[in-house]
This record gives sequence, C-alpha cells and structure tokens, in this order.
Amino acid sequence: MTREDSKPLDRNSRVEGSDEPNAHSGSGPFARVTSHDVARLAGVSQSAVSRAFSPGASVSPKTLEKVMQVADSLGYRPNVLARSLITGRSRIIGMVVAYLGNSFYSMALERISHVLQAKGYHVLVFMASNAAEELDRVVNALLDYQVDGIIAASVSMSNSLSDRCSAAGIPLVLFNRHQGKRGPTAITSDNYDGAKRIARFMAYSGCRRIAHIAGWSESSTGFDREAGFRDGLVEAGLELHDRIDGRWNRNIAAAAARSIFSAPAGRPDGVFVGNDHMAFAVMDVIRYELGLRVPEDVSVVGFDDAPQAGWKAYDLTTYRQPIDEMVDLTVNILLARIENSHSETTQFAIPGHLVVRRSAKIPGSGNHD
Amino acid sequence: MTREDSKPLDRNSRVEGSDEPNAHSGSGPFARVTSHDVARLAGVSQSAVSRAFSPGASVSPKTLEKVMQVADSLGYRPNVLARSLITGRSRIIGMVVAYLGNSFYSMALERISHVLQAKGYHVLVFMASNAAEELDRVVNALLDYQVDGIIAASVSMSNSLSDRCSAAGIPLVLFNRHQGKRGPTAITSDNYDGAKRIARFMAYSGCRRIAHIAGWSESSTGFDREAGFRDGLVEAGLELHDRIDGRWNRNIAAAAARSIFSAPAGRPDGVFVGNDHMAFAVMDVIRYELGLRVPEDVSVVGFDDAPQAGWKAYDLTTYRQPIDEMVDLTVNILLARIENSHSETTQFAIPGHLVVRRSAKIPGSGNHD
DNA sequence: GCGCGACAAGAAAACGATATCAAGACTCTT
DNA sequence: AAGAGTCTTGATATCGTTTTCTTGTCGCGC
Repeated sequence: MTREDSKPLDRNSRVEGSDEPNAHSGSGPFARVTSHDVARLAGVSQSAVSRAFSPGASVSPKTLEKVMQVADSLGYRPNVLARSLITGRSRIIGMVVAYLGNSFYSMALERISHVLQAKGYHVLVFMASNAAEELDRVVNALLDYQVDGIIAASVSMSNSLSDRCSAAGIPLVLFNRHQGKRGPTAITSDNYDGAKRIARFMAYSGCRRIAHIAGWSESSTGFDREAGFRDGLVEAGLELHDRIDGRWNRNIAAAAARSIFSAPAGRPDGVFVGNDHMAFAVMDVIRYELGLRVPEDVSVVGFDDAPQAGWKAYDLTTYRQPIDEMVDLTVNILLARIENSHSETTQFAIPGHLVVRRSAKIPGSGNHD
Repeated sequence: MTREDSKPLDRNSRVEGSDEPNAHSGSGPFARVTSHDVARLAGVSQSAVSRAFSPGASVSPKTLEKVMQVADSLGYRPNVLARSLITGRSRIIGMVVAYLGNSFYSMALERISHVLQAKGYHVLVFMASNAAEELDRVVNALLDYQVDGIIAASVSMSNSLSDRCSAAGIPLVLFNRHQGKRGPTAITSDNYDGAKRIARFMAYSGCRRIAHIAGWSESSTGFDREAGFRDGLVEAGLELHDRIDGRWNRNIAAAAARSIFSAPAGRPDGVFVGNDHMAFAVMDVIRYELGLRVPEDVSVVGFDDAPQAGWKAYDLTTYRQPIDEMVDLTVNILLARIENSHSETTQFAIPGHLVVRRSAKIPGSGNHD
C-alpha cells in the first residue's frame, strides 16, 4: 500500500550527516530537559531558571542571559502541565461542539482557536451529540483535564451539567445557545429579532403563503427564531402556512420540503428555513426535484450567512450572525471570568443584519399581488 | 445589549431551593477535591485511592468499594494533568491545521476527534498558516503542552520542524501531505493515481482542450495531483491546454478561471480543479459569470468529494478521498507509535475512487467529437 | 506451628514546575 | 563608614498524582 513511485522527490531532499537526533540516551525513551538541567549547566539555582521564564520576575540581566543561552542550546522550554499543577491554570479551554458539518461551526471553531491562541490559550475539542449520557461523559473529561474554561457550542447543557461546572469553579459560556435568564452566560445573535425581520421582509415582498422549516424547537436558537418569525408574520397580518421541524438536519429538511410542497393545502410561495445549512438542501429540492424557480416561484430565506450562502449557486438571502463579534465577545467574557473569577452570568444577543441576495423576492420591486 | 424580552421562558424554568452550589468555601476560590480528601474520609491512605482508580492495580474489593463510594459522594476524579506529570503521557494529541474553510478538513477534524475520544485521547487544536515563523511558534506550543503525538493536516512542516518533534520523542503523522520517502510518516490518498484516472476519464469523454487549475505546487498534494494528471493526459495523447496555480484558494481559483476562459488560445472544454473547494468557485464563475453550461460546454472535475460535491447545485464529478480510512489509519499509526515508541516512518497512499456525477461529460455517452 | 508466597496497604520519593521566605549583595543616603 | 532600603538569589514547601519500597497480614501446605 505504500507508494514509492508517485512523486519525483526534487524538494525536501534531506542532506546527509544529521547525526541521529532520535538516538535514545541510556535506558529511558527520551531525555526530557528540565529546569534542573539548565540550572546545573548555567551554574544557577533551579529557581533562577524558573524566574528567567516568568515574565516580570526579579532576575538580574546577567543571570537572565546566562539562563537563556543555556536553555536555548539545550532546547529547554517550561513544561506547561507541571506549571499548571501549581498555578492552577492550564491555559486550556475546552470546547464542546456537536458537529462540524455546518460550516458556521467550523468557522466559529477556527476563529475561536485563533483568538485564544493569540492570548496564550489553546482549545481542547470535545465532540458530543446532545444525548444526555454522552454530554455527561464529556463534562467529566472536561473536568479531568482541568480546563480553565468551557465553550459549549450548539449543545444544550442540562442545568445539572452546567451546575457541575460552576461547582468546580470553571467558567462556562454557551455559544449560539442559551438557557434562559437563569442559565449560564450565553452569547447568541439576536435570533428572535432576526427572524422577525425576515418575516417582515418576506411579507413585504409579497409572499402570502409562507412556510417554515424550523431549526429544532428543543434548542433555544431554533425556538427563538421560530418565535420571532411567527410574531413577525402576525405583525404583518399573516400566519404560518405550514411548519415542520428540520432538526438542523439536511436530510430531514429536504424531506420536510418535499412534504410541504406536496401538501393538499397548496404550495407555499415562500419558505424560511431555520439555518443556511438546511436551506441549501431545501433549495436543491425545490429546484432540482420539484422543478420550481427560486425566487420566482418560491422565495427561500435562511439564517446564519454561512460561507456557501454567498456562493452564486445559492445566493441565499439570509440573516448574518455576526460571527466575529460573537466569537470575540465569547472569548473576552470567558477570559475575564477566568482571570477575575467573578461569576455573574449574563445573556447577550448581538444584532446581526439581513443579507439580501437573490434567493428571495425583494420588497418594492413590483411583484406584490 | 442584553436581551430580556426575546423568549418566553417556558422551558428550563429552574426550580427554587438549589442551595448555591457556587458558594465559596473559605478563602480559596474553589476547593478542589483531591485524592487526599478522599483518603481521609475513607480512612485509607492516599496511595489506596490512587490504586482504586488505576485499573488492574492491587486493591481489595472492600477498600475499592469504600473509596469509590466516598469518591462519588465528593465528586472526586483524578487530575489528568498531575497524572501525566508522572506517567509522562498527557493523552493529548496536538492537531495542527491551516484552516477549516475547506469542509474536507473540518470533516477530518471531526472524525479524528471522535475516534481519539473513543480511545481516551483528546485533540488540542493549533491553527497555523504555512508561514515558517508561525509554524515554529506552533511547534513550540505543541511541545510545551507535552502532547503525546501530533497530527499535521494540510501544513507542510519543514524538515527541521519535524526533526524537532522526533528529537523530543513525539510521534508525528502528516495527514493529507507528505514529505517524500525520508520524511515523517504520512497518510494521503493516492493523489497521483486519482488525478491520472481523472485525466483518462476526461479524455475518454471527449474533452480535447483540458485546463488545470492546480492545487498548490508547493504542497505535496497539489504537486502529486498535477503530476498524475499530466501523465494521464500524455498517456491519452493529450497535453495540458492551460494551467494556473490556484493555491487552494477560492478567490484565486475564480480569478484563474476567468483568465483561462478569456485566453487567446481559446476556451477549454474541460477543467480539472485541484480540489472541490476551489471547483465550486470555478463552477460558479463558469455558469454565472461566463454564462456557459456545465457539462455541455465545459466539463468540471474536482478532487476530495467534499460534502457539497454531492449537493445537487454542484453535482460535482470528483475523486473521493477515503476520509474515514485515512483518519482511522492516521489514528491507529499514531497511537501505535505512541504506545510502542518504535519509530520507522512510512508513507501511505490509500486508493480512493472516482465519483461520477453530472458536472462532467461521461465517456461512452456519444458526445465525442 | 512454622515458613513461604501472595496479596494489600501505607510511607515516601518522584514528576517539573511556581511560590514563599529569609538571607546575601548591592545601592544610596547621611 | 554605618544603616536603611532595594534587588537578587537559593532553599524549601507545594501542586495532585503514580510508583517504588517496605511492612504487614492472611492463607496454606507440610
């Protein structure tokens, strides 16, 4: 199975003469170099070495230089795990996430990781479905690793779980989910208001039979969007033509679309889908299975502004969740709570904005009834 | 900015009477419960507690039960960091990845994380561009955290960097990149052969002016695919009509498409794009900017079989990288190297297969010249 | 009843760092 | 030149485990 012939090795052709950096030293597998080793060679105490690596500690320039020089030559770097044992901070943030198939979450993870990295923290990833039992295991693992803080994205932690975190003194921030006013600190976009705006937008553009393929009403995000959307429709004098829960799942959403469009009540002229990820599937069904035109026959609107929404094949009108702001706020709050350990919890809903593209009829362009 | 009115709180309405689990105990922020605490309450030595939690250690059923009971009631769990200090294993795998915008990598991360989690390991994420200086910082951080192993996805580690890892005794596996026979262990799909098959496929389907929007020829993956593709064309008696490096970037690829299709040499009737991620951008340009039909006017073929390739709006013919096998092999090899610390390096190229969809003309369907 | 092996359990030494503290080496001031 | 203050420094305790070593206990065969 190993390929030998695939590639002319003109790059990376390693020079000879590297004298086996892998060679074991004695019996132990690999001699780790510790602060003691550095101390000995530099002729100072081990404490001095430690101080040399602690910014702001009291070391004379002379010993600092001596230590650094020896450290460099030996390749010494302080062991973060040993440090965290005594400082009580691991500089590890646990991030629990249900799945990365929805690009919104992979973007979020990417940015969260970047931002934290810039502040000297790193992200330990925990995949977890929303099954209670699995979440329980994950929270255990999270605590085992002594993470300094937890970001839970797209998972609904039961209150007993979030209580365990706060009992352990570990700040927890919910990303793109909330658990109500008494729940943990949570950052979302303004799902309610965003969906309400979408309702108004669709109504004013002339849609009259508007269906909703909902997110997942067990999740706050799905619930809020649906509530906002319903209220927006009512405000515009309309009511929901049809509604199926898509459970954030492409396949379920596609099936929902098929069902809604073949219902005896007549087909809708507009669909609001709970997130972009599902909306793409719905658009594909509408166009390529049902043979309808978007937006001429049906307006489709999503939520998130996932990267693909801007791709011309979809060109999806959607509500942009301000992901960068959401991430920055999440990280800032989390770090503030870690560093001050004050623990009031607050819920934030950051406003986003409607991104008008061409998957939905546009108000005022003369296509009202 | 905090919203108070967005959502009717009918769920999660927390009951009264929870007696402040957050309350501090004394002066210190939060009393961590240690094995000593458990030992004291269970009336055994601290060693006994440790043994109770070490599978296969010598403990009598009686003390085991006693310890476990106290541990449960106190919510004690061993501190992984302290353990790793003495065992020398952190059960942390560092994964360095350039970006998650390409779904192929977010899928890989998701699966890698899942598989490792099932084996009691966890993934610490490091984002790194391919800039040498940044990679250097990342490798430092990696070593600082005492990771047990490293998976580098989509980044080209210089040899000096991979040498540093092996000098530190940390197994490194390259995912979807390789550095040649003398380089570190690497798992890729059979990029060379896959691209060669694509060349044959396109040639036999009647394409005569075939262009290539390459991956990035500085990366092994891009290099191998281009080499295989060229060889395949030659075999079929054709040669490359045009070629631009897309650097794995959607925008650059889109620009490349515009350029190739307006070149004086005449427009191609087929384009092989170095990965799906860029191919989607290229298809959008071809269809929505140039007004050409796919596949009637131009065949488009990608590489990866990213999730979106199966979406009807693209329906992209592509070469499926067997991501699950790649991940499983990567993890198995990495863990084997961690547990046995034998360190021969090998390169694997796992065969994938062509996934024929409708973005490219199909051989034998009567549309030859 | 004695000795032997097997097993259980505690004491104490790691692991690799930081934190605390007291002593030593400076710089000033007077 | 002495005393007060500041800056550096090393010794030592500490973090929460696992590991090693030793001692103790028990059961068993002879």
